[in-house]
Amino acid sequence: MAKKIEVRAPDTEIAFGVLPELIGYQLRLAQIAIFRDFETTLGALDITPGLFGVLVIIEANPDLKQTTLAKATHLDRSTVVSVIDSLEKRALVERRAAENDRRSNALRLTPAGTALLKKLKRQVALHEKRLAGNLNDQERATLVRLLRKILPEHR
Amino acid sequence: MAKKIEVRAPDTEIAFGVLPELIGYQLRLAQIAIFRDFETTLGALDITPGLFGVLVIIEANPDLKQTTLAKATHLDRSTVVSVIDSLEKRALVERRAAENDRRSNALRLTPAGTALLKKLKRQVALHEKRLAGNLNDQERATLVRLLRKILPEHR
DNA sequence: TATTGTTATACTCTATAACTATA
DNA sequence: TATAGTTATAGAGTATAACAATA
Repeated sequence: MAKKIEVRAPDTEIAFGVLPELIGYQLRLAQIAIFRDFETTLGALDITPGLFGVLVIIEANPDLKQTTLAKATHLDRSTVVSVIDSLEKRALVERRAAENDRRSNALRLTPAGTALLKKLKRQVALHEKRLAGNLNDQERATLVRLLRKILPEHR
Repeated sequence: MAKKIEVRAPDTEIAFGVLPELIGYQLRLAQIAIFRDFETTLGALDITPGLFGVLVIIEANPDLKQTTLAKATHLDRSTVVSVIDSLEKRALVERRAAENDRRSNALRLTPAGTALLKKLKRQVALHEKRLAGNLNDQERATLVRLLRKILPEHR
C-alpha cells in the first residue's frame, strides 16, 4: 500500500487552534493583508491607510478643527498634532486661523493636497477592487454591512 | 413652520467622504473596536490579541521553533525573539533545546502558561460573544467566510 | 552556502501629563 | 472652569542589517 504523500511543506503544517473561528483573528489577518496591499499600491506616495483617511476627512469637512478630527479618527488630540505637523510639512494640509475661536485651527487641504488626494483616490479604488476581487457586489455589500454591525454604536 | 431640530451634536456632524464604502476603512474601525473591547476584557491579564494568538499557536504546536512561529504570525524572526523574551520572562513560555537541530529552540507553554491560556480562552469567548452580539450564527459564519476570501491565499 | 536565533538599532504610531492661550 | 492646541516624554510593536553557531 502506498504511503500517504505529505502535501504541505513542513513549515505550513501548523495548527491554529481556536483562532480561525474568531472574528477578531480573521479581522487581524485581513487587516495585515490589506495594509500590505495598500503599501504596495500607494507606498511610492508615502501614504498609509490612516493618512488617506485623514486627507479624505479634511477634504470633506473644510475648516475642520483638530479636536473634531481627533474624534473622527479615534486618535488623541496630541496625536493629531503630529499627524498634521507632518502633513503640513509636506504642504498637503494647512492650519488656518479659525474665524470664531482664536484657540482653534481651521484645517484645509492645500492645492497640492487636493491634487494628491485625487490621485490617491484612484489608486485606492484599484486597491479595493483587488481586495474584493473574489467577492461579487452582493458579498462586498454584505461584508461592509456585517462589519458595521460589530461597531459599538450598533451594540 | 417649526424649524428642523438638529439631532446630532455639532462634533458628530462630520462627513466621511468615500471612507464608509471602503472595506479597508470598515475593517480598520472594526479592528479598533475589537482591540478596545479585548483590552477591557483581558487588560488585567496583560495580554493583547497578538499575544493570545502566540500562546494558542504554541499550545497547538508543541516544540514549535521560532522561525515557524514567525511565519505563522506574520512577524519577523527578530520580532519573535522579543515576544518570546517577554513571555519567557513572565514564565508563560519556555525555550527548550530542540532535538534534531542545535540551532533551534523548541517552544512550549509552561504549566503557568497553560493555566493562563485556559483562563484567556474563556474570556475571549465572552469577548467574541459580545462582538457578535448583533449577529446571528449565520451572519457570524458569513463574516468569517468573507474575511477569509480577501486574504491573498484566496486571490 | 543557507538557516536559526540573536543583537543593536531605529522607526512608526500612539498615548499621558502638564503647559499656554483662549473661551 | 473648560476647551484647543501644544510639548515633552514614553511605550508598544515592528522591521532591517549584521553576527555567531550550526546545518
